[in-house]
Order: sequence, then C-alpha cells, then structure tokens
Amino acid sequence: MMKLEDIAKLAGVSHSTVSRALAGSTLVNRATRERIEAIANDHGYMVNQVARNLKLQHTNTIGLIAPELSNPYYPKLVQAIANCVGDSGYSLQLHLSGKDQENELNSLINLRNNRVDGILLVTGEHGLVASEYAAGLHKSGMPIVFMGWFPGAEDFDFVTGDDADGARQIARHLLGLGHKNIAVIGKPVHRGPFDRTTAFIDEVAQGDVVIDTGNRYEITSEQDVILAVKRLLQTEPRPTAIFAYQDSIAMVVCKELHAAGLHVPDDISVIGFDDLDIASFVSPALTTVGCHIDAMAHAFVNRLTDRISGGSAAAQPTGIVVPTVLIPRQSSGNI
Amino acid sequence: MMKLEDIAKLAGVSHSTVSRALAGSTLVNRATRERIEAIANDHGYMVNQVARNLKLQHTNTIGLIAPELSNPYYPKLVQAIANCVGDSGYSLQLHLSGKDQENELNSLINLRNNRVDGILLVTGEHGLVASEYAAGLHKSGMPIVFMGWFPGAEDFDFVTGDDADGARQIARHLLGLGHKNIAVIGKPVHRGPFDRTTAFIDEVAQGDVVIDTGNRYEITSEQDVILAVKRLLQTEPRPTAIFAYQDSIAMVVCKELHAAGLHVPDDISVIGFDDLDIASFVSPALTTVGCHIDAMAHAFVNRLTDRISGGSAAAQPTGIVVPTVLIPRQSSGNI
DNA sequence: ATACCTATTGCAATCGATTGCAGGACTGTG
DNA sequence: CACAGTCCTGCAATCGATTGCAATAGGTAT
Repeated sequence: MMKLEDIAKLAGVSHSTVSRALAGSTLVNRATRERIEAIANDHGYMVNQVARNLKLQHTNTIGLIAPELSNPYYPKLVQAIANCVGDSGYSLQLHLSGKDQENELNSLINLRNNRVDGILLVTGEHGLVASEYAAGLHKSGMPIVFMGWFPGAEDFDFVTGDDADGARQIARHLLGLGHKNIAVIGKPVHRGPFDRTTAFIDEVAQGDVVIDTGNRYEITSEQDVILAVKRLLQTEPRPTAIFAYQDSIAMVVCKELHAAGLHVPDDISVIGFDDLDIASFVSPALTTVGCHIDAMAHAFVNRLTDRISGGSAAAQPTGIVVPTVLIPRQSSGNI
Repeated sequence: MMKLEDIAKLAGVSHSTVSRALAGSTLVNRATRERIEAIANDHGYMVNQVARNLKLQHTNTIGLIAPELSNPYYPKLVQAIANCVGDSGYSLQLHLSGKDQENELNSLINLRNNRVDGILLVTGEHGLVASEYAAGLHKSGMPIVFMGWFPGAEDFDFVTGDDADGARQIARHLLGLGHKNIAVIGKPVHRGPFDRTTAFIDEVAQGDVVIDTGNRYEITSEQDVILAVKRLLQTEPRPTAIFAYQDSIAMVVCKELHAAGLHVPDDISVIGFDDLDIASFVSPALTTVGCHIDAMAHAFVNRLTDRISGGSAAAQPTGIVVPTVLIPRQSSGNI
C-alpha cells in the first residue's frame, strides 16, 4: 500500500512535506500542496492509522464492553452508543463479555493493549466483575465510564437510569389503581441506591400496602417464572397485581397467566420494567418503565469523551442519573 | 506506561532480549527469561499493540459493518459473529452503517485506514451500496466477505441463507394446508437467486396456485402495512393466507388483522420470515422460516479468517449458502 | 553591499515494538 | 593450545507516520 515516502518520491519532495501538505499545514506552499494532494488522490493514498496512532499516542478508538446482545435491551443501547461514538469521530471496538468475569477481564486487557482512548463498560445484571482491574486502569489514567450502578461505583464515572424512581412511579400507579395485594417477581439484582425492588416496596408502604414475603419471588430462569406463577395463583388471597422487575420476565408471566386461563388485566394486572420494543407488541401491551435510551447513551459517551479530552471535566468522578418514565399500557388495566 | 526499554533497564539487559523473553523465544536463557517475566509482571508491563501492529503489519482486528441493531435480526447475528471472532483470537471493530451509503463507505475507508486484517460486511436489505470501493479494496488484497446476496456478489466471497428454499418450504406448507388464495406482502428486496418472493410465487405455481398481482403488496413503512391490510380485507374473495417476507411485517399484519376483528389463524393464516425471537412470543405464535444463525456466523468469519491466513483457501471467490428451515407455529393454523 | 526577515522545505529524532546478523563467552575436541 | 560449535545477547534497521529545528532562497531595508 502507498505510503508517505512513495508520494514524496512521486512529487519530488520529502515525506515531511507530504505529511504537512496532506494535513493542510500552512507551512507548505500552496502550489506544492495542491500538486501533492492531486498525486495522493490519483494513487489512492490513505494514511496508515496504526503508524499515526503510534506517533500521536492516541487511537481515536473507544472500547465498549457489553454483556451480550440477546437481551433486547442491549442492542438498543449499543446502537445508540455506536451512533454517539461515531458522531464524536471515534471508532468503536466492541467486546461482548457474555456476563463472564474472565471474558470481561480479557476484554479490558485487550482494550488496554490496543491503547484505546477510553473505555465504556456496561455492567451486566450481575454487577461489576472485573472491578479491581478496572480500578487499576482507571488509576493509571485510562478514561473509563460505567453504565449501571455497582458497589463502589462512586469512585468512578458512571451513568445509570433512575430505576428507583421508576419503581416508585409504578408503585404509585398501582396504588392509584386501587391495588392492595401486590406480588413482585424478578431476577435478584441489587443496585444499591437505584434498586427497583427496595424502592417499590418502600413506596407502596407509603400507601400502607405491604408486600408479603410470600409474595416476593426471586427467580433466575424462565422455569422459575413458571413455577412462581403456579405458586402465586394458589396464594390466598390471590394478588391483584404483579410487578416484574424486567419486561422479559413480565412477558413470561403474562404468557403463563394466559395459559392458566386468567385474563390480564381484568383478573390481574402486570407491570414490567425496561420498555423493550417487544413490550408494545405483546398482547395485552405491557405497562412498563423506561428511560430515553438516547439520552442515556449520550451522557455515557459524552462523559467519556470529556474525560479523554481531559478539558473542563471535573477531576472528581461523577454519577449521572437519567430519569425514567412510566409508560402505561393495557396490561395494568388503566387503558 | 511501561515499555520494553524500561523493563530492559530494570533487568539490565537490552530491549531485544526483553522482547524475545516475553515472546517465549528459546533464544534467551531460561533464567534470564524468568527474571524478565517476573519484572515485567511486577511492573504490570503490557505490550503496546499499536507499535506491535505497525511492525508486524497486521492488527489482529476484524472490521464488521452491519446496517443497524434495531431490527432484532442483526443483534443475533452480531452476537454470533462477535463470539466467533473472539474465539478466533481477533478483536472486533464495529461500524453501524445505518443503511446509509455514505456511512458504509466511510466505515470501509476507516477500517482500511486502521489496517484491519479483514472486513465482514453485512449488506442491508437495501443491497450493497459501496460496492465499487469494496471491489477496489478487495482487488488491493483486503480480505472481505459479504453476508447476503447482491448483484455482482459472485465476484466476492459471500454467505447467505437459502431464503429461496425457505420460501419454497412456506409455499408447500401453505399448499399442504389447502390454501388456494394467498396474498404476499413485504419490503421489496430483490436478492437474485435467493429471492423470497420469486421462489414463493414459483413454488405455489407448482401447486397450480397463482398469486394475483392485486394480492402482492410491496410496502416500505409500517403505515403501508396498515393500508395494505385494509385493502386486502376488501378484496373479493378474501385471501385465506398471507405470506409476509419479514417477521417484522408479519407481526404488524397480525396486529392489524386482530384490530379488524379477524382471528389468526382461524380466519386467515399468516406466515413470516426470519425467525425473530419475538416471533414465538407474540400471540398467536408466528410460523416462520429461519436458519441456524450460529452456523451462518461461523461460515462468515471462518471464510474470512481463512482468507486472512491465506492458506488452503481457494483463491476463487465462493458463495456459501446455509440452509433454512420452516418453523411451524400457531399463526399458520396447523397447530 | 550587508544584514535581516519571511516563506518553504528537508533532516533527523521519535513513537514502541520485532528480528536478522554479528559477536562474545564457554564448551568440547583434536 | 587452537579451532569449531553452541548458546545467548546486543546492535541496528525497520514498520509509517509527525514535528522541532536547521537550512535555503528570495526579497527588503539600510
């Protein structure tokens, strides 16, 4: 492939001049520059970024580590992130950690070795895994921003949706609908100050509704959901509403309820969380809580690019929390 | 950040020796190597890949250009690709072209400038856009594999699902169910020898069923679908089955049919194409055609890595077509 | 004519690795 | 003791850019 030197020879100048000409430097004579540009163009010269990166000590690349793409929430996020990153003039190096601690660590190492300018780390539902290494990286000056809260997140830059507030909105919604006997179900994910479960339970308590421990189902697999729904239906008195911490769970719940001959929302209300695209497609359409994912992605990559340019950004790590909104649909019975 | 030179100084040897030691070369004395390894380890030395890449003239990185992530088919594919790529020891540089020709071109240029070892290009439903540039790249020796057929694909390596056969399976399925009056609807995507529409129409013709031109709906937006369904319902005699070329369209069709008070599949059968995850969730579950996406991804990246290592791989460009299978569910009325 | 300034251009160092080749130390053999 | 053969290690070139500094040419002021 053509290199600076080749163009230089063709133009009868030194490679320094070519470099400057192509960079649009005022240091080179206009006529010379135009001649060089023409030659470079004719021969399809394109700068070798890896050489350039080495010299310039930056790569114009951002690393993104996400858990997976099969949970439909992540593609939405990755898409939004990719757009923002592209708009900021960076390339994206994508790593899927598969929720695996070792993979996540390897990705981190790989990204570091490749000298990406910064790292975007989406912590999975499992919480942060490679935190010590991430902390080391961070300390060594690598800009890194997390998405999602995890124990110790305060020491880093992170952005998260205001899940707790979302849960509170759901609580008020259900209370407003007159529900007094509510069950909660979902994957156990403890997100500290942003915890959905805690916030929900606390908020309904404000309305003098207590969620019986027997009505709290922690599940980890689809199989569990089926079992949980079976048990739930035998509970006396039967709950009139179910809050599932994840849309994916809520959908299975609806399916099982339907299979058991129950009608949502007439017999029982169901609310999810996450605002998956599918949520509006299933029938009945799922009431859920979401947050503007573009705003989220925007905050995420802006925080990082600010860190990279190291400019006005406060040295202090900050947590950015983006608001969530309730999206009432059929499954909660108000429409 | 620590570099070879620093470790060399610490160990009292030359940087060449450190390089060799860390590479596990037999050329360096065992004791020396172990000492160097220990020192490198203690000081957290990690090779600078960008310098290494420059010297080695390869980057261990594969570029992936996909149209988007909001159509749920792509995340599945990207996930599978990312896994394969990772397993092969490469990093992934992801670009989302957003179906935009200029973006796709920019991505191609960017990838080339970054000297990725090879490029995976998923052509969108719009067909290939940046084909001249891609051809140029290809000619200049850049390994590049396409996913999906497009006019001229024969000159490149490409892999595609056997959509035509899938469409034929659907045709036979519908024929077997006794349908004689069938409508087809979907985005107009012409995939030459793998065209869904053509194959479908030809195959039903084998069963002496002809699809009236009035029963062929080419749509481009969700709005179009709604209109099409309205028109379709006024057609006399009303079709008893609808084949939607895409699951995403099929789902909207079902929704509209439901809204019009029609029952799927009792009043009318619907079949989609793509086997989206959602397809099994909607109610009624959607009969569709899919192909083993992992096999597809596998073929895709293997072809590329073969090209990169340039080994046994035939110099001749080849098209790999992976089989599709019919997945009968409720919406076609046989279950 | 001398000194000085400006506008261009080239030289050479640098980024951080890899690797062919030369050379030193040490051992074994005749 | 000389010489060849191993085994290690270092020197220096190289990958393809960027950029500070020196050098040259031409023009102008004195």
